[in-house]
Amino acid sequence: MNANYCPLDYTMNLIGTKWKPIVLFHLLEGAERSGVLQKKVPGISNKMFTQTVRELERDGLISREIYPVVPPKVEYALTARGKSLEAILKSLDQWGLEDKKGI
Amino acid sequence: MNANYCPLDYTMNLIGTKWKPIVLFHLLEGAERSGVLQKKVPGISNKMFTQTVRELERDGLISREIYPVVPPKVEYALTARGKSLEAILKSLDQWGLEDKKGI
DNA sequence: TAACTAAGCAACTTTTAGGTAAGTTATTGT
DNA sequence: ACAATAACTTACCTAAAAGTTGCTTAGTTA
Repeated sequence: MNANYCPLDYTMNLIGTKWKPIVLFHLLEGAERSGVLQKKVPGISNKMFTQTVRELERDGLISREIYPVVPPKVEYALTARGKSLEAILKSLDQWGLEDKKGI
Repeated sequence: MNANYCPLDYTMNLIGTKWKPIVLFHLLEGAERSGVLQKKVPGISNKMFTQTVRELERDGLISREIYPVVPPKVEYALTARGKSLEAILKSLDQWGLEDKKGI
């Protein structure tokens, strides 16, 4: 009962996982090839990376472009919807930076 | 390996759960008695509410004041550190509001 | 004296998130 | 012929998050 009763909850359901914000954050600088993006997220397993980008794509936050070459080449990029999270992602990052100082 | 390799990750470790942002959000308006606060978070179980406020208190984001009366009375409020999340919490809420429109 | 109250603890179960290891694909370089 | 490559997928497993139920406390009111 009562899922998404408030917008904040809705937002968290979209990006509130361990890896999603980090993946989105690293795409702020521009499109990335799959393997390169994954290496920017240290500690993520192959499975979780795939699962994370699948869901982000399904929710329209990132796009996925496949180049029909061998070996495969896939690029991910933020959609307009994904880019609209830029300020929030940077705020979260900035807040962490500031907060650490105060410990 | 590699926990908290970036500030965003650090932030998510502090507030990146299903309930924490919502509880913090509802405290933006001021201190609340435990039961009242809990009712503002529909769907949360008693256990998760207690666990959530315990962790937020442990991390210094909220304070807990106990009044030695019967039946018990407990009030929660944001600390300065918790208040510093105000802009982010409102941004997340606002983003959800805007994003829903576009669906 | 028994019910009621607000807060929250404890034991237990279920659900979800996340990790590991192996296999698949089609071409290119050796 | 065969290893190497990038980007997966699948099956299986563990760990963490969340839910459920029942209990405790001690004064107040019926």
